[in-house]
Amino acid sequence: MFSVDKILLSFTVQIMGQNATLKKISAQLNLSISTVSRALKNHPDISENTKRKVKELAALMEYEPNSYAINLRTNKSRVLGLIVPDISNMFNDSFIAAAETDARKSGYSLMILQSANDPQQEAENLKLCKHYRVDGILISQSAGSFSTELVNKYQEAGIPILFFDRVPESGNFDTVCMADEEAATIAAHTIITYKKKNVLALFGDPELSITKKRMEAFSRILEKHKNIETDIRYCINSDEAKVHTTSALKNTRPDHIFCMSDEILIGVMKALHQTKLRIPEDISILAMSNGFIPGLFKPEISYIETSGYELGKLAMKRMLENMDNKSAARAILLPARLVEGGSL
Amino acid sequence: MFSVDKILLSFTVQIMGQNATLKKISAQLNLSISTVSRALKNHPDISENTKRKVKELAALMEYEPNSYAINLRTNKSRVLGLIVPDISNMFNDSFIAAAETDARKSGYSLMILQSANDPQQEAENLKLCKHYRVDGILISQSAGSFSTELVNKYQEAGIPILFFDRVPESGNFDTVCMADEEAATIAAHTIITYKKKNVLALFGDPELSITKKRMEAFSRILEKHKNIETDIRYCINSDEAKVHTTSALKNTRPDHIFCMSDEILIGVMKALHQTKLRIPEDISILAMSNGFIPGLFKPEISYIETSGYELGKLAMKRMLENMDNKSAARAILLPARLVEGGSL
DNA sequence: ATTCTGCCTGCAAACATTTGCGGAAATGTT
DNA sequence: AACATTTCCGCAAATGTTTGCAGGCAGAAT
Repeated sequence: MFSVDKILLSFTVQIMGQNATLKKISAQLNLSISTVSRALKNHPDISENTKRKVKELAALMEYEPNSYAINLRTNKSRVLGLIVPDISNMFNDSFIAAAETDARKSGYSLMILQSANDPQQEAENLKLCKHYRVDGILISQSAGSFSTELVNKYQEAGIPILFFDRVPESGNFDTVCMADEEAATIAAHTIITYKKKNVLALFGDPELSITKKRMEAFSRILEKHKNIETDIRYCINSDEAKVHTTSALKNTRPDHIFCMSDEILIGVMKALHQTKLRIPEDISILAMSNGFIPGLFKPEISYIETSGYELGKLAMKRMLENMDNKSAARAILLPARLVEGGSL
Repeated sequence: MFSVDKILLSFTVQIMGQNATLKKISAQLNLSISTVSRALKNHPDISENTKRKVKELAALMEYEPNSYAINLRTNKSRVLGLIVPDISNMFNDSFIAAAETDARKSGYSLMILQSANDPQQEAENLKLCKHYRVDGILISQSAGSFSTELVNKYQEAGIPILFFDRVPESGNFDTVCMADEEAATIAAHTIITYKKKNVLALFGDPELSITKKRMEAFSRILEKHKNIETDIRYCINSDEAKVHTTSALKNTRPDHIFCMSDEILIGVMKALHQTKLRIPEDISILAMSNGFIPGLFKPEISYIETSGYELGKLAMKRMLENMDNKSAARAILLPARLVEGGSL
């Protein structure tokens, strides 16, 4: 009789195709939906015998709970939204990689949205997150972002939101980012230590708080040293950095170039490649980076480490904590350190 | 009376907090849920007057349809799963960036999962996609993947699945990848054209079909030229490429190095940086790449273009087509071309 | 024989939405 | 005035799951 059962079952299973539900299982076994549900959840009310039968059939039918239904009931999705200006960026991609790895360990998945450095699209992305009803949002702002009001509203609505890397300048938000002041301070002191006299300092988009923080800390130190000439310029991309470098090399003839980011470093190196200048004999370089790009050059470029990977881990840890019990907003900093290549 | 209404409304809205539903709207207006639903959808059965009232209140309450409920009803989520061995990879991140951009244009979002080059985790990721009930899956296989059976099952269950870049060697699947044979053939012919005599050719993980395809086409051409010495080696990462290069430079003294990927190119360049060899005078280089890494060196490295960005666009286009009306499995190739830097 | 346990199971509501069907009221037609 | 038509709206079922409550039934205790 048992074998007949099995044959019948497998037959019916084939008929039913791929989408097992509690209802279908219950129909097969002449049980109610609730009993099947409880059986699968090892509820003490259900006899061992029933549990066994239910579980067997469920396995046979490859039953999988319908997440849509569960989401609807629980009002949760176990999905986190991740908003970045751009995915294909040395920093962001390692951040995402780390975040995804740690999210999955806690049973969360990542929904990724790019803002293309467009404030409009950033706002749309936030709305998309709301629409998908994600359980939390990690966001790195675009330059010119105006979405802090939206963020405020969503936070009040109970969606945990965490800013990383590119964080708002003001407001009571949870943030995780590099210790920008510290990093810039280290950079400035390094330049002083190496007795540089004529520094070209290239920073990123001046609208970003990350740029402001780094620039202010950097120049605060160097201003005190009157014997050091400092030329600060802003470049919103690699090409601008290259142009600025080329023009500076013609005019002020710096003996050192500081690059706030990988992107800028790349532009600088492309400009230097068009000259005969030797590093570090004729000109020295210091960057802020996760270390990947600096390692490609000869000599390897010295850099202040800003690890997207580490930041990703830190941010996800904080986010997951916040999901459980929401604590007060906090600004977390990832300490910086100097990694010496051969460019100083 | 109207203003009183409004005041009452705004008061109640505040009470109700952030989660407007059809039911709550209908309660406010003494209408049925169905009427409200239809009003918001401009159903002709509903009077203009009612529609106006409903829409006003919905806007006021910031009503947003509950996607969980809609997913449950429609059995769709407008989310696509994207499985890659690793996100932080020059190729994959530009692929993802392009795919995300084009997906959003069609109203889809991307759920990203990393397999960490672990077949086990790749299988888990597929199951996760099933669990989340994504509308489609884009996947780049890990080395040693065993999940084609799973893919088969899911496809039969009606989930469109598309392989990209790292595709299975056999089976009736939808694939989008580089024209690997063509690219490798171009590489081989280029080497012949430049009259190289002693070639070190470095390939990636020999378990991957992408490696096999490239290697076979490459050596098929070069085998015909008896006067060209070809040393083929496999390296699963940058460091191995560096080691192989260093050892080859000591022994066989190649006059050319071919690199199957960016990762390998990086290892090669690190090895070369430790020598006095000049490019291209002492040794020439040819790589396969999207062009970003080759552009960082001096001279810029010549490469056969493999654009993650283009591939992402192509793959998403194919996937979206497939969502509408499933056509027969097809293998799509992205044509290759040589981009000359100064390393030949 | 009756009541009391404890064990097992099912009913029904809830989550939010969509939609076929039917019904009431208002308007138009003869 | 009787009937047909149009306009507007609500009921209820369906999607799949979870869970408080209640009920049936067995055996045990009185």
